[in-house]
Amino acid sequence: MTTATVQLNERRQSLLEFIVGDYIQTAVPVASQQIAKRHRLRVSPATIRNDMAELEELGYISRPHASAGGVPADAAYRFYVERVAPRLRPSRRFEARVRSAIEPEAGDPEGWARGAAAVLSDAVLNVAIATTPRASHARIKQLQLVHLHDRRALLVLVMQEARLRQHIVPFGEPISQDELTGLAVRLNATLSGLSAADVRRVWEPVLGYDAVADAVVAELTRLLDEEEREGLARRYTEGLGHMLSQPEFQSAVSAREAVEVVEDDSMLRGVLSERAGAGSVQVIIGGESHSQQLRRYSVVIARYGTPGQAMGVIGILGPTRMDYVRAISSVRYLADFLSGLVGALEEAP
Amino acid sequence: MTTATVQLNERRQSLLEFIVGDYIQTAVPVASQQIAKRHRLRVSPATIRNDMAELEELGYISRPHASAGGVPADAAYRFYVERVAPRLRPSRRFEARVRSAIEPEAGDPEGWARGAAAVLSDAVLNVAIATTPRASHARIKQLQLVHLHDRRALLVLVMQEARLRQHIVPFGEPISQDELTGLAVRLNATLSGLSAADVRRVWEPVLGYDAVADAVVAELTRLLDEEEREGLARRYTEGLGHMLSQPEFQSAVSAREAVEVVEDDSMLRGVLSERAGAGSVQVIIGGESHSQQLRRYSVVIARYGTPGQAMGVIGILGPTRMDYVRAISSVRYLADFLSGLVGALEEAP
DNA sequence: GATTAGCACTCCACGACGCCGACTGCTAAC
DNA sequence: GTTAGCAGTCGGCGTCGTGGAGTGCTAATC
Repeated sequence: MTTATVQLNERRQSLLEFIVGDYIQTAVPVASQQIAKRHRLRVSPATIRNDMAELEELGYISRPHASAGGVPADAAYRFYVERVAPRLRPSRRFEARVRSAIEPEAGDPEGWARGAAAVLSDAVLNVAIATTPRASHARIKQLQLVHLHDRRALLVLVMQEARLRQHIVPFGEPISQDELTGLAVRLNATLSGLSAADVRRVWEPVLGYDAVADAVVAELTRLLDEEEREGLARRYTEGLGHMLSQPEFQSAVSAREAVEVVEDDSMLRGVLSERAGAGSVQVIIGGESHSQQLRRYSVVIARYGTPGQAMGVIGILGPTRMDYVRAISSVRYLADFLSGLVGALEEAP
Repeated sequence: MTTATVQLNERRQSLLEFIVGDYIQTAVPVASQQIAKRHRLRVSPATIRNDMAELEELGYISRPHASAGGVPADAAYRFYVERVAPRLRPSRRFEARVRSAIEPEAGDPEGWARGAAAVLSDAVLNVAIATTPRASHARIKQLQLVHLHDRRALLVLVMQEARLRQHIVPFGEPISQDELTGLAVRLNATLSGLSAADVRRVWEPVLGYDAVADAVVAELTRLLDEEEREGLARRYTEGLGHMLSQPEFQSAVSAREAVEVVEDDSMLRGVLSERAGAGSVQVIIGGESHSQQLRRYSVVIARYGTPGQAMGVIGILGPTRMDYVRAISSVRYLADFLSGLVGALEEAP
């Protein structure tokens, strides 16, 4: 039971829900008469005013100025999210769009993430963010060596969840494609399925016998290390235009601030990595992020992927006055959908 | 010889250069007194006013209102670009930044494009755009098959310029990694270096003998076709925040318009693909794009890559009042730099 | 003929003022 | 606990007036 359900009787709870809902729709401070009219309440505006005074007292709403209507505070959004959460289900339309925008057959997690960000942003009319799944323990699945010049080859590394990395490897001696192919086959036989640490351990005894193989293995372990270490995987953001059409960004300064929030990796990184805990959808409202720059924004995110192996993040960033109903249901649906796709990339047990 | 050098005597030409230069710096309509003061001209403001009246007559400058200073028209920027173009050379600082931001050893054209967009945008303080090189005739270099499930494999395709594509291939029968590896080796031996059309021709005689190989080849040719057909390759844009800090985007509407220009692929696609002709840097100023939405923007772009084989685009988008000196020199330097990197990815002849 | 000083005129930016209307808080009655 | 009535508050908006930057024009000068 939340604080709000203790503090407020049933009428005040639905009143608060109405206030938040109306404000999300209109972006205008909601007045007592408006509520009475829109929702056919059996009480007069005067009563509503009394209740609103109480809600203000408790910190659920605030007023831009003395004789203005109420606008929801963070606490009100929190209450709202928890109250409406059980009723959330994405629309059929949205589900259909997801299915048509994301190609399961591609087997390309980057493409999926891009597509997911695009549909999500269009649905919620705010900024959508999606990252590709990142392995907590990177393991090699297979490698490939492509001849470029006499003394250089391209190393292509396939990891779990079909993640690809590429890097050039220089050699001290000339080498042909045939030799490279042979080497790749041998290395695949020995190293497939191993982590960076495993590779080092397995390779240690034979280190120094074959300079070319040593060079490849060195690069290989470096890439695996990097994959594990690097914060978030590649990030796709979409729909800044949608967000800037929202009335809170009508002033030029707020618009530029918004662009900075979206462009600057550092701001969102904290929220994305820390918060995205287990399974379900997380909602971080305004000041709950403990970040000054995100004070006026809310984030709705979920992790997706194969638990314990590789997880990505998908979510929405918008003003605190965002359509939480749509955001939460859409994010949840997409996360489940993507998890299904990523799971199918792993070998069956 | 340009129209301007015919129409204007030397003093008016340098006057026009000063007006454009000052306006680019200050974004404020330039007044006759200001010019006289800043540039130590040997003539009085009154004379400058007479000359400016002439420049207005000829369409080089216009005035926001009757008693205001002059702001350059497209024609003035065109004149300016041609007049200062010979003197352009990027700063040492910029060259150093490019070298530290882009890792040649990575052998990863996508990473290079991202890095190039980032440095370029920071240098010019406007939106930078970079695309990865796209082959006009896609050829397979090598392929790889990675076992996923019993009946599904991941096809990884390496093309020229180290471009990678991936896609899942489903099979009618179970198949092991060993069989896949063998198949990949055989296919590489036969198909390496071929285009989609070549692959079809070579494969035709043996079609129908091996369902698994047929499936792989079908997917392979589809990917090659797609690579050739699809308009621009992946595009990276960077620095929207920089651009929105420019004074022309202080009003909220203009800011949102700018975001739409950047987010909407279709607007820039025309300019990027059509215009980027041979070798050197192209400058498209305001209305020269013949696009209503781009009327107030200029684009400075260059192609890079290996001519006739694979070309990408790098450039700057900003208000017509952009620092052309910096933009042109930076874009030119980066295009040359990237061309060098991409060229090194090809086998030596 | 080109250049320049002087001057009247134009127009924007900006702050002050005042009014309208929406909405609240309070009081007193139900 | 609920409601009607009413005085009071405050933002939004259009009007007005002023100061100042900058021009165009005219007439004198080189």
